[in-house]
Amino acid sequence: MNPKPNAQPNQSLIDGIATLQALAVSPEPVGNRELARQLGFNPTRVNRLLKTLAYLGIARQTANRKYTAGPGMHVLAAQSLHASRIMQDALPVLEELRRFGLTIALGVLWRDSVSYLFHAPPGMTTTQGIGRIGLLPATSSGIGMALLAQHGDDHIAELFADRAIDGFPGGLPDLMAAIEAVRQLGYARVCVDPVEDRHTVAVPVSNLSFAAVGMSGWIPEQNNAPIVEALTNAAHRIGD
Amino acid sequence: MNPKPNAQPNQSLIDGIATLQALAVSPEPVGNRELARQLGFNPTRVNRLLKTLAYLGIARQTANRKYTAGPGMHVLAAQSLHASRIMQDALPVLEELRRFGLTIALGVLWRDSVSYLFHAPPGMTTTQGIGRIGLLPATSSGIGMALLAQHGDDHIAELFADRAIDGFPGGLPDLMAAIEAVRQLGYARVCVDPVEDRHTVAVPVSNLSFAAVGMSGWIPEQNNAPIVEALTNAAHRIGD
DNA sequence: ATTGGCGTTGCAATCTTAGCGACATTATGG
DNA sequence: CCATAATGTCGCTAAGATTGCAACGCCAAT
Repeated sequence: MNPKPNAQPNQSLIDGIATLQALAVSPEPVGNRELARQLGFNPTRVNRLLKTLAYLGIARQTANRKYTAGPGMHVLAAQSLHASRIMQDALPVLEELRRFGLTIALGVLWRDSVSYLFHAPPGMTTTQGIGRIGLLPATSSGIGMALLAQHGDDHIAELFADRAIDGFPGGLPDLMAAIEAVRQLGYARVCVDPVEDRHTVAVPVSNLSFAAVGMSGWIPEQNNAPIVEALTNAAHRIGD
Repeated sequence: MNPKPNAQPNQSLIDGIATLQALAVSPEPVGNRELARQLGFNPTRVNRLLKTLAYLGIARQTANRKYTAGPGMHVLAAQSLHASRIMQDALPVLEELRRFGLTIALGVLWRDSVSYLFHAPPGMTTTQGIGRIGLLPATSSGIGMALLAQHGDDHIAELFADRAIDGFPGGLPDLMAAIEAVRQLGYARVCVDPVEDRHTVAVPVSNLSFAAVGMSGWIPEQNNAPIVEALTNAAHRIGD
């Protein structure tokens, strides 16, 4: 995330990739006007970007003219997965964490949401945990909070300005206080299910990287320290 | 792969994604001029596209100003992996194939090369086989031949015009004959190591999709039929 | 020193893109 | 069954983003 743009940043590429990502995280086929509303773009522009992605095979039109992932998405997945060596680096480490009998997760931050590379409750085989979950609001996820805390206050304020924030009925000030607490601790601990007393503990993989590891389940306070230590250790081994 | 472009295809997006893919499959950091030669683009253009990708975090500049995958590549991997449900669909099926004691692979075609989503020799754990191998020439790979055979002769001729073809010293006519043989059979069988008598057998996952499954190792003729049947069965189950 | 490569950028001409408006099509609701 | 509103799509022209030459500074090898 280079903060300053270059001489002539290519806006078409920026918006095109934003469109591609919005398409990828959409749980079901979407039309261009809906996607345009999500992205704040002109519908005509989104339509043309989607049609270009369709021409490349990355998008595909369904029977009712909406857009979904196309076969080219496989190619992109293969290439980006290999280029970001994250799976090869992380999977052996994640496998070891499973002995805790908790849900293990590896996720990345995208805008105000978390995409999961891996998410497996106890009992599920490791291979089944891959690419299973698409998007969750960052503010209600341990991984999301751990990653948000790495960004500056201004960036967070911009992301969540003037709207309801998932998990924080009090709005932005509440979120900011929680973020500050995460920064102090060096890890995130959030309650994901008050009735069953389930928590998530998460630590970022490396400074200013997009990824974080987390464990989720019944984690009483006295178990917190060893779990944080195991996660920190895992995060360093995944490294980068 | 929509054969006809739309009203106003966005060339910046097309070239930008080509640049992104070329960056992703590059085994080591590359500079803009080298990438430009690979892609047949203007170096200035590639430089600006790379800088835009760097601004997005997808690319990153090394100390000597070359470009590599950046942290944003993790995000792209997570999103495209989830959107293309291929891993979730394929991994359980691939896991079953491993009982044959051969190398199991799942790959996609990109231009004249194969990117592997999964590639595991016997003995390797399933999770270790994920995203391990980047690129191999399509013409020397069973999966590559199976996928190439799905394209038209003109497309293949265009890909391999006026250059040496890996695995086919005789050039294009030899390749075309081999492709035609694959089409007749409905699967690819190629010799990948003459001295150890190792072969690869591969079948496409679904018509005109980019993916194919393959098995590799010592496969004598009399074992061919059951392996082809197992692969065909697997391909249908992976489906799409 | 010199040469040739590299990444990078300024600049002006150019050609792509933006977005209105229009069209056909498809729900949705009287 | 007709309104009404929403959708996907495209032609058109002004507006402006992009192109690529040329040039710069840098580095490595000669």
